[in-house]
Amino acid sequence: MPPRCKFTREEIVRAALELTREEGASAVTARALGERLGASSRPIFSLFQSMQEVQQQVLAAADELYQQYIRQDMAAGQYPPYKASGMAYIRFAREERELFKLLFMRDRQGEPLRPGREMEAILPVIMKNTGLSREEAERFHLEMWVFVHGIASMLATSYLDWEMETVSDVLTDAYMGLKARFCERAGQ
Amino acid sequence: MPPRCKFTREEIVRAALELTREEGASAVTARALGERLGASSRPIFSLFQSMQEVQQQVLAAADELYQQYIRQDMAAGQYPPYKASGMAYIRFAREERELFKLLFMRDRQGEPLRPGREMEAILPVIMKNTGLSREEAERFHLEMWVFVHGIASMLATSYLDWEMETVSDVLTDAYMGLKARFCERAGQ
DNA sequence: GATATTGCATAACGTTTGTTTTATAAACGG
DNA sequence: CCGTTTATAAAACAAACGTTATGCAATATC
Repeated sequence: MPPRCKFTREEIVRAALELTREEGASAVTARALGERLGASSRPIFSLFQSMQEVQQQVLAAADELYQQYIRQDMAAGQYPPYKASGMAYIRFAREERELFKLLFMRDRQGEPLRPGREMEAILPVIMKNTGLSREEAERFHLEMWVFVHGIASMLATSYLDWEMETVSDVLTDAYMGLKARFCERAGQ
Repeated sequence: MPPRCKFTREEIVRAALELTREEGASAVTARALGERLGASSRPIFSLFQSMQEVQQQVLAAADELYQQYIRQDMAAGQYPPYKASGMAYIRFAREERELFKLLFMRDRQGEPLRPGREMEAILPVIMKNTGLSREEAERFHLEMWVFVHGIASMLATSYLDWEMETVSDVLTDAYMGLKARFCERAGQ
């Protein structure tokens, strides 16, 4: 029988994820990945059809890590739930620049426009906090999301360099400002 | 003496710029560029030290095109000057996705944080419009800039699909909301 | 028209990419 | 302990990359 498998799919994906974190997605070549595993590139192709399949798994693993950020900041209770989700998105961008670029700055041309995964879960919270209708709350969330993504992507590319405390203040500005604007419009 | 030069540096840069616009920066290889010029890759290297030098010129040309967007929207008078500069940035992202990515979504790690080229020119306008102090206006502009960049980068990556009219409305929301927030804080 | 000059095409260099082939070494059944 | 099986390492493969050496050919000058 064979010598025991040196690696599992999970180990290879983990190594590829680390390589991505440290040097970016473009650094994950078959040779570099093999080298990091202390092996040739051959074992990769016994467990995966192609490097593209590895990249897909890296994407999934990066998303899983992002979900951890969300869960963690939601559970911490440092901020109210809606703000916490935005702060987690930004913290992920700050601390995992390459993974953020991979997940949220890649070109989505061709992919269907997803309505923002947690939209459904978070809409009631916004409606409660602001008193807006479902439709208005949806637009409010979209505008807040744009703002949050702006900060996050600028941090990920070193376009900006803000501490999380500054981020928190700025997010409050945007939230309070937009909320007043939306409520005023809804009121009249 | 030699046969007349088939190409100038300008022609090559123009071809490289078009290639970038259509297929992205990574598509600009020496071979592809030569092919587009109806030639081999050799002439490129008689006029440029390396492909990297070509890329630098493409960057400069892209920036020049962006400046045209700014000048055009500022001169059109459809929006007040401050809004026009934001709208131009976003319109550039919509109409020249690849060039926008090249100019404004590349990693700036290592590069010094530029204070936003037109900051100096635009700050007095903001101070006049809002009555804020210089310091407050600077932060106001930064937050608006984050918002504008958020919209632009999401349009450039098809993360979002907004008409310019929607963009205009959303920008007004952000401006009015933030302005109220800042003025309120400055007032008390 | 001959000649000298020089930009360009051709072809190839050395790398690096993803992937595949080949031979080796290890594990297990007998 | 041997033979089969099989995952692995090493090397080779084809393609694509930036770049360069060589030689042709076109033009300006005489």
